[in-house]
Amino acid sequence: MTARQNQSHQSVQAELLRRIHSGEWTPGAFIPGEVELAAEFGCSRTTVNRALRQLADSGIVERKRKRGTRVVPMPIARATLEIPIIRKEVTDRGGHYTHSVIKREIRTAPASINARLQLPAQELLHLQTLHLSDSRPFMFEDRWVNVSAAPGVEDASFESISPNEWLVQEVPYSDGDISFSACAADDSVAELLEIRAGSPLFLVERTTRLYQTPITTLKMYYPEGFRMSSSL
Amino acid sequence: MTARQNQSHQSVQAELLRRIHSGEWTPGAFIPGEVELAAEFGCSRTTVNRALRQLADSGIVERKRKRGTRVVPMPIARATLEIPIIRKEVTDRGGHYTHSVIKREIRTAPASINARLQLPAQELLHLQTLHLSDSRPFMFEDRWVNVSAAPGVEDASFESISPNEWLVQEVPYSDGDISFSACAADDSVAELLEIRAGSPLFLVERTTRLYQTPITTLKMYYPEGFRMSSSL
DNA sequence: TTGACTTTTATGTGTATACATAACAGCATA
DNA sequence: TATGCTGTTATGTATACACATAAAAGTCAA
Repeated sequence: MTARQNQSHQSVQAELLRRIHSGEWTPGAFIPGEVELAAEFGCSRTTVNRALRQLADSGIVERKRKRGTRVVPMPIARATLEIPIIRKEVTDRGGHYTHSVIKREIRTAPASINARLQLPAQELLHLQTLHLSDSRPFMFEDRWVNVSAAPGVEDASFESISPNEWLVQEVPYSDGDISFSACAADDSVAELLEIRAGSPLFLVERTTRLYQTPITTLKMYYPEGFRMSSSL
Repeated sequence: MTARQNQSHQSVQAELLRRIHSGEWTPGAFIPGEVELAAEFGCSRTTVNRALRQLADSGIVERKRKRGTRVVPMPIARATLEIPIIRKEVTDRGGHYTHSVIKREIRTAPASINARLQLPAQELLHLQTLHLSDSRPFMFEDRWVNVSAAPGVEDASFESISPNEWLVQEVPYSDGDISFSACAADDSVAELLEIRAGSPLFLVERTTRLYQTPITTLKMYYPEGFRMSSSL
């Protein structure tokens, strides 16, 4: 109970983490209140509060008013994936990035796409883009764009800048969802990616919105060998 | 420039976000300093600071001392994946969870495993577990455990509790890394998962450590159809 | 022009204080 | 017994203030 001075929220957080990792505070156990910890560490409650808040943000502890703070009973690992624009993904891996738009048409979208965008049946811009690293296929992108939510997209030239990057720069989004899975390459995708039909693909599906308004939904097909990494 | 009173950091953050999304502040542009914003919003600098800090944490803005705060020039989407223990993954999807340990032996690990664990060649515990949902294969897990870092693992019975869950409960970890990719099922995995050899699999590779000490590394093979979802 | 200083500035962080609010416990009343 | 009204308590948040610190900009002498 040695009261130290000038504890930073970082050192407090580190000590709290140590106690959790050492098993001193086990999953499910309630930990002392902010006031008590502040007294023990010889710092203000504000500092302890910030440390605990950050631990709660990262899912290590749970906090509830009046109840107190406890170590999360059944730990759920969280991995934060950073998903840059494709060009950056390629150049970060040391490749030379190019792209080519395979298909660009305005047509009535299939029901599955309207469902993904939560839109009534209507005309959407359908774009298919092949992204290349050092002239070799890197990823195939199949995208549908809600034209009315992306003004200018019909007139945009996607020669020097890919649809991916154009949208990121021109049409900000506020939220969306993303999912990852594996699938087999069908004939057309296999041909574009220059792999055998049936080969495993890493599939990323993504839909973005700007305050309720659906903007775009897309599937990105990465050939075998592609990895998405993160730390825990 | 109407100075409002009692702005919460949340409302300040919402307004800052609105300006970014509306294009009022474009990617790469510097935004006013904390003092100026505090004056505009009629709140203290502390409140603006917190709002900006949270935006920085979520990757919306970049902050540097003296330089100021600016909207991230090339936005990087971040997806936070929550990775629960397998049993929860199965029950959350409405399945009845069971598991069966296929292999359990102590042997000298292959070089690739030692490399993943950053350990010199030594004896490790090799565990293979099949996880089932409603008696049908859900995921196959191939795991190596650093016995000296997981006391008691040699004596643990993995009948009622899977190695996955045993380790999570008994051996806390402080950090690790995880990667996601797609691969084709080889003969033995295909047989266990009751799918055709060559079928696409969703592969999660994970290594955990406790303060530098490697604990375990594993590969988890999910058959086609499995999805990992998150919001942006 | 260069390099070693000082100043300025915006963010980073800690403290003391105050009040808000959710949730629980206990008591009182119908 | 059910219901409503207290407190009480722990976290949540806003404020004013102070000082730390990184980095840019300016100053000045060799």
